[in-house]
Amino acid sequence: MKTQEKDSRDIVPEPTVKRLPLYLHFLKKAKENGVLTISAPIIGQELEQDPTQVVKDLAYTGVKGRPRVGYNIYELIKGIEEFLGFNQVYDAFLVGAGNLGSALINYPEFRSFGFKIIAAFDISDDVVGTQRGDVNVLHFNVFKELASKLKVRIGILTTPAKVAQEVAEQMAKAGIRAIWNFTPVKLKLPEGVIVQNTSMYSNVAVLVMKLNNQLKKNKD
Amino acid sequence: MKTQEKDSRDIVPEPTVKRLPLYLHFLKKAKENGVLTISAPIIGQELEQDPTQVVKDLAYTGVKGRPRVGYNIYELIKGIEEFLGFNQVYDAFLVGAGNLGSALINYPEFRSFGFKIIAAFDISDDVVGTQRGDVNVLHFNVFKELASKLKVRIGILTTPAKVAQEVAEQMAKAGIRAIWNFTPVKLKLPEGVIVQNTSMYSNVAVLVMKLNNQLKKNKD
DNA sequence: AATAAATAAAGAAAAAAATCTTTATATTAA
DNA sequence: TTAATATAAAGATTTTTTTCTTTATTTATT
Repeated sequence: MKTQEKDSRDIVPEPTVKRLPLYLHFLKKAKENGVLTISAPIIGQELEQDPTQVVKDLAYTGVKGRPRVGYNIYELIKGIEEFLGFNQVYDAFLVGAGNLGSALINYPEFRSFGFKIIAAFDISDDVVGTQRGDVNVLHFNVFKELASKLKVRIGILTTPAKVAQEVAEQMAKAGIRAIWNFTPVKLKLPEGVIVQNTSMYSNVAVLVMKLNNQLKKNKD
Repeated sequence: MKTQEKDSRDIVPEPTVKRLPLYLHFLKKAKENGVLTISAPIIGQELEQDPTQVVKDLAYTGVKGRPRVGYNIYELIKGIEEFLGFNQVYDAFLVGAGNLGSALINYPEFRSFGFKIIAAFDISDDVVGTQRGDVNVLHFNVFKELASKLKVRIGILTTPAKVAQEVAEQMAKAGIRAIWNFTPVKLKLPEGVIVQNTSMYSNVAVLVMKLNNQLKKNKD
């Protein structure tokens, strides 16, 4: 089970990919404060990561640091951004313009993270035709046409769970190659369609579990 | 580095805790469809998990299955919910009633996941005094008073990154023991305060990286 | 009643990731 | 110029997690 896609280009550990944006955020903040060079131990200290872990993660980007000096912060930021593919920007369509969808549309920072939401879709008359910032909410029945015309490759799924599978299939048919899935549904799609799940519930579970454990611990 | 809190009660792997809510969602759906018993291989097949992995995860809850029959679906749902602590419900305060905050307030399903948002806080005159569903948006300057009076232990942080650290400190001072942090900021808080980070950006990074890899792969 | 088949449960092995250790290099200061 | 020091880089070890294997139990079938 579990197809892990062992490819020469896919050898970078997922935990590393997840940590790099955190470094990036911290580095940008440091740059704003006038920092010119920064060492792995400092980054590790600030973000509570093992310094050797930081070194290993940064090594994947190909950026070289210098002993006793650290990394040039400009090079490092540029290196991480290029490595993660954040220098080019994909257009994305979002389906499900409820609260969560609206929240994501209003994350303008996504543009610096490799993609930009250029339109939203829904089926409810209440929201179709409205705007979220400068993003229009269109009816889902024009999704396919627009997606193929504009060659959109990323879809964001923020619909109710009940229609998630159906919508995802439509997305795939319309040429969407990567779906960011915010529903708790395990999507079944043709091979080749990338699905990235962001389950609020998994995070809740970890939080509640930890809290329970701690409160129990304090009791005795 | 990395304090993993080795405690007799904390030996359940985090990946397991994250998978259990996914099983739970699937099981509830199956129950609605009239399923009475279900086997680990079936769950695994549906959710694309290794069947032995499913067995191991479910074993943590203490629920027993029977060979050739599987698990009683009622017992299993109840067992997972109790194990994750979803049977009792914590009150939670949310700070930052923007789009993302509003989206979370409108997730009524959270109640079946162990907590309930009972009030939201902000500092902007535009939102203070308004409502989100049946949740009032109050001014943050009454947070501390209310949190201690109502003994609220969970805080949800959906503010802009710039004020995240400051707000989190105030939360901790008000007696909040667990913070669900949606900002990209690495919070620095007194020991004992649990922080659960949900970084949109990490997920974006994984998605964009996979898409890049695949598009590259298809080119040659 | 006996046998076959399916599957939960427990244990072993493998894989992945994090951590630790060592080495090499560059910078600063004497 | 040399020595001391900080740190990047590479390698080894440990830990964690997943996957594989075996065993035992239970139900269905003959």
